[in-house]
Order: sequence, then C-alpha cells, then structure tokens
Amino acid sequence: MDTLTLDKNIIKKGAWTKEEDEKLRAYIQRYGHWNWCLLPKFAGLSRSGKSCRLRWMNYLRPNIKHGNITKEEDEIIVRLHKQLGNKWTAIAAQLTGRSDNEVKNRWNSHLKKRVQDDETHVLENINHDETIKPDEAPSCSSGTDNSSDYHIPSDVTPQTYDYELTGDFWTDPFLLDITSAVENTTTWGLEHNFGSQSSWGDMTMSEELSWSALGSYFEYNNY
DNA sequence: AATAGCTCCAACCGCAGAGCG
DNA sequence: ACGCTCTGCGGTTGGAGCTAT
Repeated sequence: MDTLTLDKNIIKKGAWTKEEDEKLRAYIQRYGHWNWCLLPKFAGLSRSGKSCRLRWMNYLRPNIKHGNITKEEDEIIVRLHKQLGNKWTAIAAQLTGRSDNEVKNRWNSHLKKRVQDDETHVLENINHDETIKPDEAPSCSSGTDNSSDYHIPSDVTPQTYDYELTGDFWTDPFLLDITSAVENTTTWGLEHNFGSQSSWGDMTMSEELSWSALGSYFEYNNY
C-alpha cells in the first residue's frame, strides 16, 4: 500500500516514480502549469507544487538534456560563472536544454575544482617566472571582470524557461489545449446548471480541470 | 568479497520577490 | 501599507553508484 492510498494529505518526498512522471507529464502537456500549488491535486499526485515544478523544470521539460555535457558547454559555464557568479538560471539559459540544477551540479562537482586548480597553476607559473610581461599573461589569471573579453559561441542559442508563444506544440502546450478545454467546459456548464456554486462539490476531476483551465484562459485573455 | 571513502546528481529547503486583495 | 500566496532561485543534503584498499 503506497502513501497515496494511506492518506491523500501526505506529501510524498524522495525519488519520483515512472508513474508519477507520466501523470505530471500528461497533465502539463494537456493543461499546462497554470498553478503549481494546485497542480498536484488536479494531476493526482501526492507531491508539493514545488516538487512538481522542480521535476518538470529539471527532468520532464521538453527538449531537456541529461548528462554528456560537452567541452564547449563547460567552457560557457566557466566563462559565464566568471562574469555572473552563481547565477545558475542565467548561465543555464545560454545552454540549450540544460537546467539550472544541472549547471549548478556540473560546477560544484567538476568545474569549480578545475578552475581553482587552473588558477593555482597560473599563479605558480607567474611566481616562478619573473620575466613574464603583462600582455603575455593568461587572461584567466586576472581577478578582474573580463566581461569585455567574453564571447558566447555563435552556435549557442539563448533561451529562457518562460513559455513564450512560439507556435511550437511542446513549448505552448497550455494555449493550444485550452481551446478544447473551454469547449468541453462550455458544454459541461450548459448541462450542469452553469453558475451554480452548490453543484461544485460534486465536480469530478475532469470537470474541475475544465474549470481550472477555463479560469486560466479568461485570466490570460484579460476577460 | 567486504567495506570504507568518495563522487555525483536528484531532490529538498529556506528565502526573496512579485502579484494581488 | 500590509499581509498572504505563489513562484523562482541558490544553497544544501541524502543516497546510489563507483573506486580503492
């Protein structure tokens, strides 16, 4: 017996199961993430909204990549970290399909030590070579902001986590699906005494979903 | 083969900011 | 102006898997 059947109010923690992933993916692809706090309830998940959001952003999001971080990506992370500091979201936005969490983990587990070693190495070289000239010094040895030297490779396309309207099904799930949700809701409303609050207590999950989607639709279109 | 130590990553936690009534 | 809710961000942690002894 799982925690869900024991107590629907228990917030489950720890690793996500395949079933949970499928529920979350299916729900968001159909209705979008209109409210992370309420989403787990409607999606049938015993998770916090925060946990759902994190799982979606870091793992289930369309086009998200896992592992196999390339040298080029490492270089971008190192350069941007030098410029921006621990702004993982901003750094991740420059890496197609990488989450801020993955970038952060990459830095903490690989790049941080590498950069520290490199800088130590450079400082040692400087100390051991008194004849070095300023214009020959490696640029990475400087502790100053080298933002003017910073270049993002031309083949790296900037992106954000916001679901701007691109016309693409995977990035615009909510608005594309909302039309059918509204149609369903309208039909359902006519059949169920539209506007009667007293009938809401008997709402089924799909009915609740339709109303939630409808509310988001109206809000989005400034009704 | 056993196990201690280490690495890496998924997930959690706390906080800050935005938005709203 | 204030308090509340929700979202997003960055720091931290737990544990699975790997490596060395």
